Amino acid sequence: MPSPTDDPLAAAPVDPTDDAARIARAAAEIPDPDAALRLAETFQVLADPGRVRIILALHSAGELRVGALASVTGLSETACSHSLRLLRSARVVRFRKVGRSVYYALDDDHVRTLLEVARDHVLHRDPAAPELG
Amino acid sequence: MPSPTDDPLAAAPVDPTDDAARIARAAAEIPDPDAALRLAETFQVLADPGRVRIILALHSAGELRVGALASVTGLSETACSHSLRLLRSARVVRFRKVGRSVYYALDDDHVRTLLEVARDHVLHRDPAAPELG
DNA sequence: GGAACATCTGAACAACTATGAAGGTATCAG
DNA sequence: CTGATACCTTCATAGTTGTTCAGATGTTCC
Repeated sequence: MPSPTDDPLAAAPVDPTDDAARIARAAAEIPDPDAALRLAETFQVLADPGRVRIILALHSAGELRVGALASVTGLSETACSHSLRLLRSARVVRFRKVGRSVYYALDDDHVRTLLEVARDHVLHRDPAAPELG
Repeated sequence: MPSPTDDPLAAAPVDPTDDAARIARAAAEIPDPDAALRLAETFQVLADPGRVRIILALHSAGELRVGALASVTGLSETACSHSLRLLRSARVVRFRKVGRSVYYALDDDHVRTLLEVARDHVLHRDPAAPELG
């Protein structure tokens, strides 16, 4: 983890009584639009129940064929294929071909962490929510 | 962190040579559709460059008025207001009214963590990417 | 070779999302 | 009270997204 001074994502104390200072601080530290776009795109990939189910299935199984993924997640094979292409281009999953089958697996531990933290957020914001798994 | 046996989000070793066992495991452990939906909704909130910029600005400033948020993020005040309503209903931000101003601030440390992990993912998947902040 | 299988691709379409315009509410200054 | 300020809401719309259908690709078996 980088030090707070060179890492805009690290928290730092701010005097809550001085408006102008906070505005200046935020204006100086906010990343360029392109960086915000890339972060948003990362979340966009995970912003679909089908893709979340695919990721969770791969997380449990370690590796699955497209057909198996479809039956486990309840998605059609075509929908699975489209989603997997997106996950592939986002470097969330990797694949290997075996005969006419294609085995997919998670390619990034960050995604597992994102799901765990998101689950904690859901539980925090709605403690009465049904089991998340 | 819960133990692997009662936490589907925790990794566990699987014999990569047995297809049927992995399918059964995934089918048993995958959360119900509603849980996947809630997770996806959480990511959807963060899947917009404007909202990411709002969150990053609040992260740097600690607390900002709507007008200040608009100028810092480059969004219109209307767009800001729309986004803030969404962030509010997702319990990502909280607000307090002071006279005719409304001060917004982050309300959940999970969101900071999500942004940090997403940044790491972006850097991992594209090491040549421009500075993220 | 041909048939069956597993997956991918492209186009069409419905559903959703973000944004801006216009108008509304509440607060403060004079 | 009047006007200005700060923010919110409703509505309409252009753009995006996920799904399905039809067909294409590549593989295995006979």
